[in-house]
Amino acid sequence: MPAPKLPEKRWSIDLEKTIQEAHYANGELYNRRYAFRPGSGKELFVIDTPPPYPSGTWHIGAVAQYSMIDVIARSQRLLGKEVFFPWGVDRNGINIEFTVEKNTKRKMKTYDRDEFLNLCETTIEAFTQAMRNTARRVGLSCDFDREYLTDAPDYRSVTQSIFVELFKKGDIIEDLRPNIYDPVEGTTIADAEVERLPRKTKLVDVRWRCEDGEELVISTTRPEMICACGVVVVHPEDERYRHLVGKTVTLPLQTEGRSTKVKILEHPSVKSEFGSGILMVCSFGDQNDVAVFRELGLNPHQAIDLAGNMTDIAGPLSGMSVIEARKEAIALLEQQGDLVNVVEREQEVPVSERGKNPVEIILLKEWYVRQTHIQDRIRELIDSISFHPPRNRQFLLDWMDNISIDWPISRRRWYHTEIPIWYSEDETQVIVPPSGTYVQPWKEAPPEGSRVLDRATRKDLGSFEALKEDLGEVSGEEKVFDTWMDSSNSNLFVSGYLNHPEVFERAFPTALRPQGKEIVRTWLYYTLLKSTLVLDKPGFQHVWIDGLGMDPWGRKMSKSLGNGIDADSVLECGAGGRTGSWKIKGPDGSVSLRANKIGSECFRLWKACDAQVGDDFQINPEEIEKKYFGVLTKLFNVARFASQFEVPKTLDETPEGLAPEDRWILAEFQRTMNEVRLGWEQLDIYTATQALKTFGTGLLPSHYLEMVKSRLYDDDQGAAWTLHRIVRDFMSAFSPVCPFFTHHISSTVYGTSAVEVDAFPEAPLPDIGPGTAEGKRLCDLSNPLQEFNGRTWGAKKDAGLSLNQPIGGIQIPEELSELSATLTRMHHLE
RNA sequence: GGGCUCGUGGUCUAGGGGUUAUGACGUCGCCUUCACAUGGCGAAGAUCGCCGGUUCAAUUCCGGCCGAGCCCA
Repeated sequence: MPAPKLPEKRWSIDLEKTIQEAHYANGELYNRRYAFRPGSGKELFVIDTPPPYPSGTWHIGAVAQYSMIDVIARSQRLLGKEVFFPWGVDRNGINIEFTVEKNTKRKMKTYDRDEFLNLCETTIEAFTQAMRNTARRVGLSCDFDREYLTDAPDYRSVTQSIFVELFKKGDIIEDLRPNIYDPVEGTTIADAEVERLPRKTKLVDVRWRCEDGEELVISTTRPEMICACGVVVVHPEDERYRHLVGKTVTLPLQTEGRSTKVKILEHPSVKSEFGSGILMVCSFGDQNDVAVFRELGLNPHQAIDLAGNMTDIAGPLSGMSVIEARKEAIALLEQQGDLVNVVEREQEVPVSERGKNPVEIILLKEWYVRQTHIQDRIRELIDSISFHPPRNRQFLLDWMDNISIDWPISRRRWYHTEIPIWYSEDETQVIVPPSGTYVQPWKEAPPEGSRVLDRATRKDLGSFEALKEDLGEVSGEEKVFDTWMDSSNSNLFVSGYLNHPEVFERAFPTALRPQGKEIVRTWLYYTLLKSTLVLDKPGFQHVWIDGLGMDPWGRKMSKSLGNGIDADSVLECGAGGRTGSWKIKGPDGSVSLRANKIGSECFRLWKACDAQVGDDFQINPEEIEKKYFGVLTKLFNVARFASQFEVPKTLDETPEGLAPEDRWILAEFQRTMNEVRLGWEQLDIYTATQALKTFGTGLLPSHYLEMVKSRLYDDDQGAAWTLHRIVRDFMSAFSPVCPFFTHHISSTVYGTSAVEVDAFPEAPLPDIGPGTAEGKRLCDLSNPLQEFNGRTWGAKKDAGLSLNQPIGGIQIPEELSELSATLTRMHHLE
């Protein structure tokens, strides 16, 4: 008997690391396996991978999700598709600006803009490298040579070109609208950057007078905003104030350049139990004010300027800071005798996340993508997209139901894509660059090929070169885009939009958008919005939405909770004798978790068969190891056992005269493989992996192997052929989940790598395939067979016999009569 | 506070209007068994979150509540 071709006694993390390093070291071989070759003639399958944002560590939940995207990429290759699995890195945004500010203890706007951008780029590059390493450690088969960075000119030029196109079409507009603004940092900020802090504030009751002399009391924490009051409202069901509705009241403080009277109306947003139950609505004290102004169609007043000071309309308060103005307003009201009462109270004040500065809502001229007019069309288009799991489509539809305003896309930050536009001296004309050019208007003049448009009508007036003289001094836009403006064309970019039109034609709608459910309302929605506005097409064929990685108790992992688990330590756990240990905070104090070996193969196997896509999943390294490392060991040993028998030369030709047990296991195998193929086709990782695991750790080793052992030792060709055919094809079908594991086994035993297989293995015996009567009959033997084997093993145990000792008095059931010869030999029945 | 999703043995999970509710891990008992003790065999363990409704029948469908999560206020 020859020695096993697999010399290692078991699968190990060190073996995994060696194989993995070799896998990535040979660039030519790597590209032959995984690079995108649009000219191959195969059907294209482009994946719009989520470009991770480098911030130091990569969240283990995101890495787990990413490894499943890799499973999809590899399974589609296995099904014969030409897969583009791009590797992109999202590097634009406020995070890296904050990191640089923190590292250098200097605020962005104290820097020269170019100098600051260079600092950001250097800093993010270091983080990016760490991410590239983790990507390889978890086994991603991305086309790393085509790495794209969202802060690189080729990516940013696509964002800018789309902006110009949509601007020309009228889908992007400029407007003066309320925005959240941090007066200390001097920038608009996103909703996501606002947090609430409890502060002590004074709630003052102020006396107002109606035209007819009736007095009423309004409670407010912001008396300085009286000058921006547009309307006074009461709740429609508040009996106390019904008679006031329709009357006019006079502002209790002096103002400048506006009417001193406002109407009293009703509005359901009023909290009747708060203060007096009458509300003054100012532009803009808070988000509710914004909503009421919009609903009632009122004209806002600008009470606060960009420096955070009161404007002229504040009359005696103008020029003061908001805080000073508030004190002065209270003093003035007291002098007038209109201050009825003052109470100190705790209030949640919205502040900017970083500076903890109270934010103001002020009117600013910003850029917007129009979206409310196109919702119905987006809905129509997304009808044709398959969602995985289907129920997660609802996240998107629900979000779309809530959309009532346009998308503000301009920011007063720096490390983002610039808004590509210049203004003529009189501001009536604008200059936009030609498609495909990346521009930085804050420091550059319009490039050759730029066009001049009328700012209001967007009519093309001619080329910049021709009209240059008439434009006066041209000034470049200083603002930049919201980062979602970049992220929302990732699918267009990876599918070849603008850069590779011949690929784009075949690749769009992009085959797959895989992502987490927490960014459905941003990344997914904005992408679909863009696809609709730019191309009037659905952005994707499939959208695959996974849940979030949670801690072992089902809580979100966060720095503040202290329950984070580092992805690299899980993947490296076991390598070079490293033991994984994690001290994390559980609900009842600190908990220590330990694992001796995990690595990429075990980690991927766990994620593939422990949770259905779309559900949140708990990450417990101890459990990952306990539940799944044994599966790898089992499968490895099956292959190792098989590898001691010579591989038949004609593995692809089914021999004649297979024994009944060979036909039985092949029928079961074909049934399994059919389920696996369907799973891969339907992006159903869970079902495919479960089917493989169940077969590979159950029927195959425990029953078939035991039945044919003696035949194998006797050099039976049919048994050897059956076992090798199954092991080889099993490794191919399993390679998407555990690429290095299956690569090692298949290339060692069969001389061909499972990761290079580009057609799903064919069934060796179609006449006993799933759906055939004979196939069903053979599979129906499995239950009685397992029962019989179990019973016989049990009987030996009860009789105190070892398994290779003979036993008498055991009857083989009638239904298993065709297997009686092999069962008699297997159990040594007398 | 609002919308949505989820809630199955200690843990994770399958399933689905109808005979004893799937599997895995863990636990317990037994077994060195010649590929694998990182193994094998067996046992215990679930009123399918709670309360109502529809139905001949509900864990499965509907409503409410409670709990968890996401997103938004």
